[in-house]
Formats: sequence, structure tokens, C-alpha cells
Amino acid sequence: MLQVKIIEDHLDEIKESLKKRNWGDTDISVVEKIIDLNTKRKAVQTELDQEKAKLNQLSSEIGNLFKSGKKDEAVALKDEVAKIKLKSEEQDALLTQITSELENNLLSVPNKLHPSVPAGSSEEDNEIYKPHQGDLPVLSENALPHWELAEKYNLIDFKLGAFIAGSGFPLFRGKGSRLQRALISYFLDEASNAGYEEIVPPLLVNEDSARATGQLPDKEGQMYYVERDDLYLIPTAEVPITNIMRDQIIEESDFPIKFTGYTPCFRREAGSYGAHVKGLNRVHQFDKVEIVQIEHPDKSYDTLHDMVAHVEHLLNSLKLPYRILRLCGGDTGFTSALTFDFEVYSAAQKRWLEVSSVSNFETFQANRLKLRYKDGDGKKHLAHTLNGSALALARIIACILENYQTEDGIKMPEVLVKYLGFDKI
RNA sequence: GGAGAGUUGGCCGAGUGGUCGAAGGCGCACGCCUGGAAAGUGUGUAUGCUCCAAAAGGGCAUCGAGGGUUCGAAUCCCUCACUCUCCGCCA
Repeated sequence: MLQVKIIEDHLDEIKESLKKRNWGDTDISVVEKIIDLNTKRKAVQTELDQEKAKLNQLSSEIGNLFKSGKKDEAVALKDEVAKIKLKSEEQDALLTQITSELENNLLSVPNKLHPSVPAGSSEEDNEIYKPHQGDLPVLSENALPHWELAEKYNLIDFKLGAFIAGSGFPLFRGKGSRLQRALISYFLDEASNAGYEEIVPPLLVNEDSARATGQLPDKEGQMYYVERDDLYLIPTAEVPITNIMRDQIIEESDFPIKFTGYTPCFRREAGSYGAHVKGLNRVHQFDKVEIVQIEHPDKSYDTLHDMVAHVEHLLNSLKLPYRILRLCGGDTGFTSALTFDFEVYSAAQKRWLEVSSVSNFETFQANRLKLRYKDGDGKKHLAHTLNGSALALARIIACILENYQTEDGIKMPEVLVKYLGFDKI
């Protein structure tokens, strides 16, 4: 959620940004409404505060009168207080109403896009920020897509997963399971080496946490919800890990704060079925190593590029063909100011699969998190939050299986061999 | 899951209806003292909103969260969350 102040101070940029997100003029007018509501809010609050000040003052007078035995005067004052109170209750109700209307409108406004974000309405309009280097791999004619390889080598049992849980819950076994574990270890080790503190967070979160990182109310339908205990299954480790910093005031010298964590991720993906979601392409449960940074506003874009470089390093070391996209306005997430997506080339399917998304949220999440830092003068400001997948496993596995297949088995990427204990499936 | 006890500022801890944003201590910051340090000593030390052009300085709110009683609530009542102890269950 953006601060009203940001909307007021950057009104034109905000409007431009909403336009890039393909908002119509009527919808964009919400920002004027917000500014208007905020002005009203201030006026009502000032009045209400004055009335309350009067009430507080009278109350203490009543106290004094009772103490000095002037009961009659005290009772008379009480009547006066009752009148003011009646009025202040009206103001109070008005303030509550205005505040909640303001809040609801604010919640509907997505983050202000970074100026570099291209206009565009869908994924077709994303900018290829860094195209794939060299030629794309071409497989032999009998090359198999990963779901067939998974079956052939007994790595993943989709049917069994569907039997036990439902469609979209793959069951890994044997070397498939081992490959999964190796990738997790490798990614976590690389993140640790890059200075991220490793976290094992809760996999279910409460409403406050989901709200603070912006999953609520925006993505409510995407999360599994445990009604009995009022908890949400995490759609990404971003949620519990970023919430480590909720309600914190840190020192400027604490920057950058770097966390990494491996978690399963749970996504309902309601309504997505069909060929393009076959196999591991889109599932309800997948594993992911996430990297999160809390950074000074002046440095957050440098940090964003560091994180992009970290992901690139991982993909390079796995020798997977990839490209980097700068998401256009229409495709950039609600909470993000600038997002780079990484796609790997799935050679048997002959398509690109998204395996990482690295974003700078600027103060959008910090506002909800109430995550501030003190500057040299002791003044408080919202920090910037960033995160990225490094990496999302399921699709990486799909890609490794397809791209590394040979006539007599699947070779394993070199960097994984020491984690796997074998170099071929 | 059952029974009981708790939740106060960065931390410890006092406060059971009025002048309490909150005693005292610790910590921290700055100063004095010192050759330097320790000890001692003085001052300061929450967050959000708001008024004011700004600073200075006001006002409102916040003592786990939300509601209620009252002219007035950290203090009384209700609901919820969390922590601790005992019992039960258990990887």
C-alpha cells in the first residue's frame, strides 16, 4: 500500500504509472479521491482532537471538584461534558467512515512503477532485457518432454500425486527426489555464500502477515486457507521471511539485511488446466529458494541488479539457456515497482518457462510492514524491500530433464554432482 | 484439549479509577569529572496522527489486540491472541 504522501507528492508520476498498468481515466481518478479523502480526514481529525482535548480538560476539572468537595459544580459540569461527548461521537463515527473509505481506496492502488517499466498490457509486451546468448539447444526428434522422461526414469509420479492429494501435486521419488534435494542444497549454499542468512520460516501465516506483504487482499483467491485455524499456506517464502521485519525500526547501518530460505510454495491456481500446465509447468505445490533484501532507498536499485546477477550466476552454473525480461506495466505485479523475470528454455517443449522473478517493492510493502529506519538525524523513513526466486525448483527440474537428456540417460549438471552422488540418471 | 498464572517503554520492573506516556533501575546518547579509563555525577532517551510556513511548542491516540462501563481506565467488565506452569496427547 502506498502512503498518501507519496501519491500527493508524485501525483503525475502515479497517474502515468497507472496508465502504464492499463488503467482507464475513470479508474485513475481514484487518486484524486484519495487526496480529497485525506484532506477531509485531517480536517475531521483536527476537530475531533480539539473536542477530545476539551473533554479531557473538563474531566480533570470534575476530578478536582469532587476532591475539593464541590459536588454540585461537578455534577453541572458532567452535563456539559455529555453534550460535547455526543457531538464528538458523531465526529468519531465520521472519521472512522472516512478513514476506512480512504484505506479501501488506497488498497486498490498498485505500486508506482519505476520509470524504466515499458508500457504494455500483457506478457507479450514484456521487454527482453537480456536475450539468450548463443543458439538455443536443438534436441533430436525422439526427445521427450519432461513428464515423459519423469515416467520413463521413475522420477516423478504425477498420477500417484493426484491419487494422494489431487492434480498438481507431483510426487517425486528416487533420483527425482534426490535431484530436488540437491538443487535446494545448492541454491541455499550459493545464497549463503552471497551473504544471505538462512531461514526456515513457518509455512502457514496469519492474516496480518499476508496483509503486510500484500498477498491480502490482492491475491486472496491464490492462497490455500485453513479456516479452522484462520491461517494461510504460504504461496512463497517471501511472506514469512519479509514479515521478520514487520514493525521494526532499524538503524541505517543495519542495511542491507539479507535473508534466504527454502520452502514449499502452495498455490491454488484455480481454473488453470490444459496442455500448457502439463507436468511441472504449473503445480499447486512446488519448492523454491527465495532471497530477500531490506535496503536503503538510495541503494535498492543497485541491490536489485545484484540480485539479478545472483540468479544469472545460478542459471549459468547449471548451464541452462535463459533470458531476462523486464516486465511491462500490465504484467508487473500489484506490489512491485520493477520486476525482472527469468525464463529458461525448455528444449523439448520448445517454450520458455518462468523460473524466477526479482522485484523491488520500494516502500510499498514497508508501509504495510511498518518497516522503518532512522537516518543520521534520527528521522524515520520507510525502508525498501526486495525479493527474488533463486530459484523455483519445479520448472528448473523440468528444464534440466529435457535439456540434458541423451539417448542413454539424463546427464546431470556438473555443479550438482557433489550434491547428488551420481552424474547421470 | 483441560486447569491456573501472566502480557506495562530497548530491557527489568512499580503502578487496582483522576494531574500516569506512565515511579525506580539497567542500557544507550551527550556533557562534567579524569593524564586516560572505571567509578561518580548532570541532562536526555517510545510510536503514530495532527496544528504551525518551518523550528520551537501545542493537541489527540497508544500500557498484548478488539469491544464495553465511567465525566474520567494501565487500573473495572467481556471477547480474542500470545507466553509460562501443571495435566493429557505426541514426531
